[in-house]
Amino acid sequence: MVRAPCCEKMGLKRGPWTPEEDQILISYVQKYGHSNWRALPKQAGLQRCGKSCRLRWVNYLRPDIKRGNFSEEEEETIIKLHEILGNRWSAIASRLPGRTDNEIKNVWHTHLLKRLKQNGESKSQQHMPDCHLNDNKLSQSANSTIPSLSGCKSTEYAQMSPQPSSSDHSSVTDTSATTSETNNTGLIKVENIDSSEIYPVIDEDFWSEAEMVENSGMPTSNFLDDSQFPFPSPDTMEPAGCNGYGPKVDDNMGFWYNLFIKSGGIEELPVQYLQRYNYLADERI
DNA sequence: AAATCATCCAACCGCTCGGTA
DNA sequence: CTACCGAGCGGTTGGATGATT
Repeated sequence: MVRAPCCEKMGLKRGPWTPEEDQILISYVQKYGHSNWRALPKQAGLQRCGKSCRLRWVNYLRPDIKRGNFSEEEEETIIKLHEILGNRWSAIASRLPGRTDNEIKNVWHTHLLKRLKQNGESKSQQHMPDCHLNDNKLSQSANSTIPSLSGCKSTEYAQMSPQPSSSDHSSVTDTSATTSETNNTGLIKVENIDSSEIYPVIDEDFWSEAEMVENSGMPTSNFLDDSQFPFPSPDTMEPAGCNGYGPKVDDNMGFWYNLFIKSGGIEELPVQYLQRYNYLADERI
């Protein structure tokens, strides 16, 4: 399908915005709103395309924009969310009030990535391709796969002992072979899991979401008390964007998305959830 | 002081998706 | 069902600025 250009480039200004243009745009949006970006510049008397106006408004002129440097807390949040969401900047931005996707993207590339590398902390990058839960682009492409967090295939699910031992995690079976750590709450460090040791052959009928919570060893209150988390409750989680780029809650994977958020990211994911995730992931391949 | 290099970030580009005629 | 439009997304670019030589 041949698409018309997003804007008529002839005669339209590009490049940095002047204070006068900013003022015109602000006044117009405050007065009439921005129901139609394409028509807006003409109606407002701006020699810009609608796309440019929208970008300027969303990334710079919006009244709720928080300017200035990112706090340590914000940076940590970005790092954590990036582990979970990958490069879905708008989804990350939706968790950081006052910050734009563009801003977060810039901070990530200019500061955080550098910092992680300096710390020898390439974890985020290593995880990146493996943790794009509900990545619509992936799920919609012909050769889409929901990546396995541990890299293990469904055929590799091995029997898991009720209390996984942390003593034998160093065995290497394949490229996905990793090590793991557990704590007394049933949470597991997903960083390096030897999948062949940890994942049992799953009887599909065994698992239901309720049973998973019950069997996870994780205090159920963690899933019920939203006040502990700076995120919406799973039941109210909405896609960040109408075009499907947001953390879409679809079939079972929405549950996993929310679970990852609630459990503090993949590093604190209960092993039972992880194996169930991988099981579902393989089902969708 | 001038030249060069590195960094930052606003803005642009191409693409996808939902809505609609 | 198809074609198209408009909005929004992530990736990339390029000018401005600061640091270094």
